Parts: sequence; structure tokens; C-alpha cells
Amino acid sequence: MFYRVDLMKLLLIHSDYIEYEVKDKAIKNPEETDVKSGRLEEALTAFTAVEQIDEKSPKKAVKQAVSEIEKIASQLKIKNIMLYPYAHLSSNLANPKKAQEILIEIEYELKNKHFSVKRSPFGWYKSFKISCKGHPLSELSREIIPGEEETESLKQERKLSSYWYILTENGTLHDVGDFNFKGYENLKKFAFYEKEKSRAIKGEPAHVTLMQKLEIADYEPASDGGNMRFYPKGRFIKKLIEDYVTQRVVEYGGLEVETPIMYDMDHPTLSKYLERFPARQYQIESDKRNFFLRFAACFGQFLMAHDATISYKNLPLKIYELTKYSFRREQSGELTGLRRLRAFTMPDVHAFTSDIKMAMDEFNVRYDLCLSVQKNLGIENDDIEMALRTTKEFYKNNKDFMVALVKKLGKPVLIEMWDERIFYFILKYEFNFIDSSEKASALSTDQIDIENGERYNIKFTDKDGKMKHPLILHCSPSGAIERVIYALLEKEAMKMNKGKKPMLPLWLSPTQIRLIPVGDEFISDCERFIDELNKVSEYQHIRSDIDDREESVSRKIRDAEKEWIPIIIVVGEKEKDSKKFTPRFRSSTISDSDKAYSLEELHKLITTQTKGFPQEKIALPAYLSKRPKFKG
RNA sequence: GCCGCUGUGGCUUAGAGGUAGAGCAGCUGAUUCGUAAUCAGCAGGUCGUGGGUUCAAAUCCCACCAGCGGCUCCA
Repeated sequence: MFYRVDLMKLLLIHSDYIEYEVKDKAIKNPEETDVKSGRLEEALTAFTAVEQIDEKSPKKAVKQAVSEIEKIASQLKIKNIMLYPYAHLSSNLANPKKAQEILIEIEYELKNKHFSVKRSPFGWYKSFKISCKGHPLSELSREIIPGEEETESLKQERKLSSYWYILTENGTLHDVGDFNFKGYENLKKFAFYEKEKSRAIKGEPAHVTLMQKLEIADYEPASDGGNMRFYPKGRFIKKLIEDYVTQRVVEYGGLEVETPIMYDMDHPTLSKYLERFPARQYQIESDKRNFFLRFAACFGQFLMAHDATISYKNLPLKIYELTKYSFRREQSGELTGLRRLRAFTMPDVHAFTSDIKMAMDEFNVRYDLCLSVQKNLGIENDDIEMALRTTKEFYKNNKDFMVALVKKLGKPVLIEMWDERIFYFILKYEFNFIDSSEKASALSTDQIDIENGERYNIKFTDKDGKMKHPLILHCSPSGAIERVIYALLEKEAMKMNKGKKPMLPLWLSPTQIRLIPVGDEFISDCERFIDELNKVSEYQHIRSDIDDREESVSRKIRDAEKEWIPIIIVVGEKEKDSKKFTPRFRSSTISDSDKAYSLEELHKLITTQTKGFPQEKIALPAYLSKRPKFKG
């Protein structure tokens, strides 16, 4: 995204044959050669233009070009490669001498990988004949982007020096390959998803159908991919989750703030940070300045902390923001439903701590918070697998600390270790949800960051009167809100596959009680019951509505079931007289369906089960006949 | 971003060179109903968008867009 002007360019053609003949000099001092013509059968021809930027990091350019060519060649199962200098692919060519060196280097590397390589001479006009196979993979062009090289190589390094283990509750460290996964099927799926990058071939994600059917969220074709629309019910569910997470973080001591969603790309602190991760942001031009949309809440909070006067007495200092939104320009092919988005809502609480001891103590406090928040959101320990990521050294020195985390979770975890610290954090965990397609997605996470206190020049005055940089913990207690909804829906989809009724938690259900009058004359009784129900307590609101449509009772029940309404009550003569109700409970976890309940009993039933969660009214008409259909 | 598949009223879909057809939802009317679909009628479609081939294109070709699957990626 930054330097798209300067790239090495490759055009790869799978051909029956390629042949060339050297004609005239194209540059002053072309490569000396006796070979005036060449031909190769069943070859991958790589037309290559080496560009200016490649000169700056020739080794990386070579490495990437080789890996790109190798990848395609192995897909096509070809051994013959013709390396063909082709200046016309670029308007920003490298110095010829350097370019020639790079080409020779590529040739050498490819030969090392046991390809049969020919290279046409550099700096000559040549005539050539090529017979292209014409199948879909036969013509490919590639750009080697130097801006991405840094991350690319970083990641390769990371992979090279990553060690994967399973850490059990009793503190035994198993090699992933040797661990017996019996009884830990999801951990196995997760471990292989992470380590081997193996992907199961399954149908489309279950939550996408559900989010549309339940009128929660949908794609918005008029926006960029991964920017969703939320219908009233979806917005309501999302708001409740947002409110709940915020409430828990505030109880923990988080100071809620709000910071801008866009930042100057040339800001000295930010630009350095950005350079490590180019080509992943939305950019906005305003007058002559360029801004990027934030991809996390860190920037605003760190800049705020930078300007604050902080004493050791204030630590740990916890700053919280629920970002609406954070933006990441994920690759288009990577976007799916609510799982992976380009704009998402992220609760993010940072804790500024004085030293590693305080950081680790705080880490523990937040670990409990995260487990509790996730559980209350409806994601149980059985639904998630934990990954711990750290360096070998940190593990060695803090083994007991790690094992204690595992014990709290109550099951083995995946642990990734590096020889040296590669990222800014020294310890990180995430809880990953495994869905029906065996894909793993991170929800809650926390990490101990030992770099950014200094990078952002955040300071606090310590006991000894000296200025020091804090260690910063980055935590999202729930993960992206959209992703929480995704996990809840996927979880219910898995239930449906087992023949069970799906349901959202009672506190999240937009409608908690649906009243179905047997006939028009009972509509006013339904209204009365709703009034009485909410007169029981002025602080606790029960979300109820009335299906006043001109439909049969069975039809209304069917529709209520399709909407996952937790409690359905038919109202007729009997109820009018007795004021006793025999509800249909969607799940036996709410209550028994056979018994009769008074309004007070129903009120109590719901309020005890939604205690501690946000109690909101929903902005939808109480009468179903007044509601538009947003989908279907 | 790359490779492949898909794209027909709000939804689910039939049609495979020759006048776009259905079910659901919507509207109107009848029915006033006790635990998963009451009946009838009406209206609704530039066949994802833009080009091209053809006497004729939803249908064949090209490009683009979107969704899905895979690759890659996931700070």
C-alpha cells in the first residue's frame, strides 16, 4: 500500500515450449554470452523485471521470487524453469548490473532446489516463441512487495523458531506430536489448525444463514466487504453484549474513554509502528494529510497516557474503550459473515503497570475477569481452547505461573514458544472458539507488552522519584462483539445438528415472552398481562410482545419457534379467568413446561435468570402486526 | 490478494439460445381459530453490473462486483 510503485514483477507462463534467439544489444553492456538461442519443453517461463526497490534488499527479493516460482511450479508439477529478463513489465527498473545479479541469484537458488533452470541472457533484444497451455493456472503475474517483506520474513522466522507443546494441569509439557488427544478433540483440532494449518473442507458457515434468518446482521453490498448492517434485533443483541462487557470492565476498574478512529500516517510515533504492518489499513485523505483508520484502540489510549501525569500510586492504571469501530483491511477472500470483518467492535482495556511483578499479578486478575465474562456471555470452557504464547526463557523462569493459568482453565492448553522474542509482547494468551467447520477464532486475549511504553514515551514517576516506562497489558475480555455473536450462533448451529432446539441466552433474547391470543378479543388481555408483568418491579423490565396478526394459533407458535422465542404463552378464556399460564419453554433450563405459572412467578423466573445482566427495552413495536420484515 | 464455484421478484428456487414459472413473505377478501404452516384472489422480475457474439441472450464469450470453498493472512 505504501510503495506500490516499486515492486519486482513476475509474469509466469506454463508453456508447452519456450524458445528464444538473441538479436541486438538492449543496453550498453549486456551480459556476455556464447549462447545465442535456447529452448525448453514443458516449462514454466518466468518473465522477470527487477525493480529499484529490490536493490535495497536483494536477498529478500531473491528469496521471495524463488518461493513464488517454486510454489507455482510445484502446483503445476513442473521441473523446467526458464528465467527470462523482461524489462517491459515495469517502469521502475533496477540498475542493470544489480538486476542481473539478482537474476543469477534466483537461478542459483532454483537450481539448488533441484529445478532444471535455464536463463536467457540479460540486456539483449531477443525474439521468442512461446506456446501457452491456456489452462487457468497457466498465466499468472506476481508482484513482490518490499513493504511486506519485513512482515513476511518476520513471520517466516517466527515459524522457523516456533515450538509447539501441550501443557497439562499437572505441569507436564508434551510435544504436540506426542500428546494423546483422546478426550480433547477440540484441542486437537485447534492444535492442528494452528500448527499444521490444516483446514477441513466443510460447507458454508452455519452462522451466516442464522444471522440472516434471525434478522441479526447482514451483508451490506453498498459498503466495502466485511462492513455489516445490523437489523433492530441484531443491534439490540449487540448492544446488550457491549453493555455487559463494559459493565464488567468498569467494575474491574477500567476508566472508559473515547478516542478518534483515524490518525495521521506521518505522526512520528505511529508511522514507525505502521511500517511494520503495511497494506492493512483503510486510508483517508483530508486536505493534504493522510490518515489511517485505527485497527485497535491502542493508539488513542497510548497517546492519551503519554500526555497524562502518572504516579506509581495510580498503578495499575486501567484505560478502557469499546471501539466502534476498529478497521482492518483483511484480504477479501478472508472475510466471512461475523467471524472475520473489516470493521468490528472491539472492547480493549489496557493496564499500565510499574514492573513485571505487577504486570503478572494484574494479568491474573484479568484472566479471571475474561473467563467469567466469556462464560456469562454463553461461551463455556468446553467451547474454547486456550493458547499461550511466550519465549523459552520466560517460560523457564515462570513455569509455575503458567501452570496456574492452566489449572484455572481446568484442561490442557496449546503453548507456542520462541527462542527469542519476536513481537512486542512477552506473554500472550487467547481463548479460541472452534466452530462446526473446525475453524478456530480468537475471542478473549491478554498480553504483556514490554515495548510500547517506551515507543510511545509513556512515563510514570516511581517511588524513587525517577521517570520510568510502564509495562502495558492489552486485553479484550470478550474479543470482537461481532465475533461473540458468531460464536453463539455457531454453538447453537452445532446443537441443531444434534437435533436440539437452538436458543440465545434469556438475557440476550430480544423477545423473552411472546403472548399469543387465541382470538382478537384476547389482545387487550395480553396488553393487561404485559402491564402487570412489568408492574412487579420498576427496575426489571421483561421484554414481551403480542402476536396480534390474523393467523392461526399453530401458525403463530410455529413463527415464534422459528424466532427462537424462549417463552411462548397462548392466551384465551382459561388464562383470562385464572391468570395462570402454561408456557412453552424453549429449554428445560428455563423451567418445566408442564406446570402452571402466575405472572409473579414468571417475572421471578426471568429476573433470577437475567440477574447481573443489562435489562433493556427493545425498540420494536409490541404488536407483531406493526413490525416490518427485514429479511425473508 | 490468488485459484475455483455460484449470482433469476424481499426470501427459496425452476428455466440451459426463441413470450421468465412456482412456493413462501406482502396486499385484498373470507375464516375468529387452544400449542410448529386456514383458504381464495391480486400485485411484484432491466434474470448481479457493464460490454460483446447472434435475426434473437437469464442461457454463449469477456470484464467487473458480491457471496461461498480453498490458498494466503489473522500485528
